Amino acid sequence: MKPLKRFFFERPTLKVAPELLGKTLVLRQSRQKQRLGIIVEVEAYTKDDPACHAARGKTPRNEVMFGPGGFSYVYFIYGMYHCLNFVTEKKETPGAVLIRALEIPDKDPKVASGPGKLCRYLKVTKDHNAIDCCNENSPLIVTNNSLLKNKKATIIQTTRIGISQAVEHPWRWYIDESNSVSKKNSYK
DNA sequence: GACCGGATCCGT
DNA sequence: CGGATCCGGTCT
Repeated sequence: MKPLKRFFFERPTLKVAPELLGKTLVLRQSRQKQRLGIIVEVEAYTKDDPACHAARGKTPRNEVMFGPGGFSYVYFIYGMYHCLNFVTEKKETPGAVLIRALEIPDKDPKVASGPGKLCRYLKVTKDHNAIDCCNENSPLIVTNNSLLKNKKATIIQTTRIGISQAVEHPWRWYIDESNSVSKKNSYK
């Protein structure tokens, strides 16, 4: 399985985010073991976006967001959860797509239906921060091989979840047919 | 060194 | 809707 290339990620965050829907996230846990999931819900966080961790400049935590696209950004939240993002835009322009839900083949549709839940299921931790996901040998990649290929996928665009600033931006997207989406509600 | 709020989840 | 639980950012 080939990872998505750097140029896919090094584009405007609002374009990259919905295009990640339906693609397959692969976490290689050892030489033999890997876990995969279909991305069914994402959120975009952009430069000049008050809800973005990079909005107030570079810090040790968000540093990777200022680097090249295609790297992972993993942070710890609420004392017990991790959240997984992919860095977007070219070097020096911060931006990221939060992966909010995965559909795991042959599993309970709810095991990875939320940003904290999917990291818990995949055992993603801060050790997975700042991985170059465009590298062939990366333990974490996104591939174009969609496991959804024969299914209908209606993409819904709506507002983001859990933030207190810039709540009006409709920068969350999900696949309406999936039972693994964390929360469905149409943007009006 | 202290304070405080958070890109969550779960049970009520 | 509240509690769990702790790190990172900010200010002193």
